[in-house]
Amino acid sequence: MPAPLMSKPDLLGRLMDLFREKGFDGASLSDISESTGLGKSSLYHHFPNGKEEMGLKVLAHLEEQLEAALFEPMLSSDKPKKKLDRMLDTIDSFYESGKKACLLERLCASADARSFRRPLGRAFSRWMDAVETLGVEAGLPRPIARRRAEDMVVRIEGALVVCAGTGDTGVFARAIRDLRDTVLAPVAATASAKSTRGA
Amino acid sequence: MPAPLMSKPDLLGRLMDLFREKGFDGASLSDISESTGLGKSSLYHHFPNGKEEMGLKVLAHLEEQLEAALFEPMLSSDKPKKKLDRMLDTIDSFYESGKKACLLERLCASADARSFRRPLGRAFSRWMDAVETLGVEAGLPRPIARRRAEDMVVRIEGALVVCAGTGDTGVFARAIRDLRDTVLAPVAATASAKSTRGA
DNA sequence: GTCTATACGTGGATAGAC
DNA sequence: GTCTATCCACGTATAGAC
Repeated sequence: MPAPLMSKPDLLGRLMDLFREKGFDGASLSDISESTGLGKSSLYHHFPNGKEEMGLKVLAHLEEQLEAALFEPMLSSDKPKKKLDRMLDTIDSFYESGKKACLLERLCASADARSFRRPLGRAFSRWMDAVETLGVEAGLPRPIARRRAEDMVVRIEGALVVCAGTGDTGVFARAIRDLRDTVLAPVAATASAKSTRGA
Repeated sequence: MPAPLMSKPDLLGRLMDLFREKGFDGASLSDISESTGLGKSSLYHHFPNGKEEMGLKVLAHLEEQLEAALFEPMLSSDKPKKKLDRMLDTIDSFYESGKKACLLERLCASADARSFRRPLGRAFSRWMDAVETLGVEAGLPRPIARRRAEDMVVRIEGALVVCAGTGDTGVFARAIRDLRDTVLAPVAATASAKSTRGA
């Protein structure tokens, strides 16, 4: 029996890159075979249920990375603002400043998104939970922290879509920059002083 | 020669619905044939260059709708805030409060997004231009109006992605509600009074 | 302008040797 | 655990009649 050509994490990493680049539907088994260096049969050895299982395993793999990237930094004793900055740095590098797509979005848009719905919902929730926790730690009332967390994820996903559509990665850069100032910003005392975003 | 079964605008409307529902890659010619009631050969009569041409024509059709939906309301003599509200009402109904996906996003994510890049960029730009114009009319400095317009489109696209991923259409509702208050909000005098968004 | 029938590639998936 | 060879369904696209 030949030795493995690639470790499981490496394999999942390749798959994630490919799915992000071509989309889940857009990545054919031939593409996958080529980019991993494994024959189709080998792929079915690792993922007996075929392509759908690849999607699920890659998604699970991403969830682990999310834990590491979003929750671990929060265990430090740094100030919340510092943690937020590190989180956004990680995100910025993960998406290569807007040049690479989001796996979650690609799976949402796939033909059999049904199979991915549960883990997708979990991943989005976990992500927002992490940011919400950070907001609470920074002194925000929980409902507001939740709202801000949701808004952060929304704006990152949206910026990636608009970047892809316009080719202007400045959109992503501006979104990230803005989030650094707004996510943990204290709630203004007066309701009349509306947002300064855009300045 | 048999009479046409469907007018061109109707046909394009069906195609748009289908692409939004299943994605551009996810909608096969068989799907298209079934949902339009036309045989494959008839489809090639209308779109000699095949599926790609369908995408382009549907995109052009959407651009016309954008003009009507975004620019026409602006010709009225209503206050900017009122126009913004009407614009957001239109958007809310077009996306059925977050239940339906965005054609632009589906085309961005398609395998041959390359062919759609130019018109996609144009469509996003036109959309932002309309909102920017409204902001300027409302008294915002142009750079800020531009920034707000970009943010609006980003948040709508992002909200649609997160809705699709979590199944929670509340995300879209909250985004729209928030945009009503923030897009045209006057720029706060002091830089110290940060965003109140999330309240 | 629509149809039926068909061509041809490629998609996902499997069998079985090594 | 990997390979070669192969299967079948479905994808896009075309031919030609009415």
